[in-house]
Amino acid sequence: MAKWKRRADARPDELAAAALALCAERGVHATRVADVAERAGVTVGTIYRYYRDKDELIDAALAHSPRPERKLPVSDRPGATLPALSESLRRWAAFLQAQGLQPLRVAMSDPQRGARAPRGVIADAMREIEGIVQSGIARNEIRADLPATEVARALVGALVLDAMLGEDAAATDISADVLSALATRGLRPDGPSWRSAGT
Amino acid sequence: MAKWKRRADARPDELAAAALALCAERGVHATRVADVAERAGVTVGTIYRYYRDKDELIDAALAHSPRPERKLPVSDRPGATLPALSESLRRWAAFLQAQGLQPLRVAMSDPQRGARAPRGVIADAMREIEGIVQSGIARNEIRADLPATEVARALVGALVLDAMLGEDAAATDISADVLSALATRGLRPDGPSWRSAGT
DNA sequence: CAGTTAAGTAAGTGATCAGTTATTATCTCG
DNA sequence: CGAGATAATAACTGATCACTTACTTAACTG
Repeated sequence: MAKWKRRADARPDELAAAALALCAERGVHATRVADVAERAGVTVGTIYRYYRDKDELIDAALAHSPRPERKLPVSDRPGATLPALSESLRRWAAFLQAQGLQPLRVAMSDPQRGARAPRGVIADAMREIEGIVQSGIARNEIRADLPATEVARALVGALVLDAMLGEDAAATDISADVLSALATRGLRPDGPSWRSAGT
Repeated sequence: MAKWKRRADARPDELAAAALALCAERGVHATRVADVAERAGVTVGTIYRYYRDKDELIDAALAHSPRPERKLPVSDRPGATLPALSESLRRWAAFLQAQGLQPLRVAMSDPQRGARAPRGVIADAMREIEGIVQSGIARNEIRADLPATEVARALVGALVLDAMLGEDAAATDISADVLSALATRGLRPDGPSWRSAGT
């Protein structure tokens, strides 16, 4: 029975995944290359067969970090904008809660890299939300006097902090609901309750 | 003329401040004790006269991190809630932009510490906003069906991400305006514009 | 203004860790 | 099946860095 296996094709991704997980939880500098190796069931030397140095390994980890499955397109039916926004918020909240923050955590644990690294997930989320808001404005289902970019940034910011502080998944779910109610109807006391009116 | 000065009372804070600034910008682990010493115009040994080890220095830096000047109390006049909320958001935005994120950056650069460290600024901001929302609910100026805690978290989240990605101060100012408009009136197209109706 | 206290310095020191090297074990293919 | 070729290992190495130690110098005090 073999002591170890040659798996030249599978290794790189496994190593990157191990690095991502460890760095997200301990920070880049507190993560030893040997730790990554151990988690991947391998020794240090192996890592250096696939990556020039630790830096390149981390870059790969960030590059291969998970992206959410693609968004549903916004329906053309009148009145579809706000429900679509809610749905999008809920999906992003779930994704961030589950795993989406890993690359962000890694980037924040090493500001030098964070500066040169792309904002990945956050940028994706903001793009999607901004798109929905803009289409809503075009169809007169969202007030036109707020800049879509800022709105998207605010909403995504809320999602991100929520996931960061995030306790359990249930709490995140509620937050997403509250956030979409907040966004669609604001804080003013008039108007229907957020529970009664639509997903 | 003296080569150096004895300043036993001023040193500890200076050292903590230097550590905070450097760690916020480079991350805790990328910041060398010697760097902190140099920025404080001192040599390494001096640091160890005041702090047992690097860890204690960083803890002190976090503990001494700046807090905003105290909030104005919310007026009792009817209709004062929403303007107070706007004002609060704008103040926190400005503070976070200027310096308030330093401790957060430090904490995020070292997740081990971040876990045991208090959330400081963020908690403060959330407490204040939540208080305003609750008093608004009590006076029927804010809809009662949204949990104040979640609302506060969402708003603060937006502020924080904004400051994190934050370009210049002007942008932050706009964001705070947009956020408060979003919060008070929501995205629905009816109702007055955010520019025309009250600070 | 000595003489003592303590703040500061400068030059180590040992441990840790990224990256290497020499070697061994597993595949691949004629 | 056996002979490269190469994936993986185990043991090293040199640099870096947190922390120390021995000494220097500024300030206080009777």
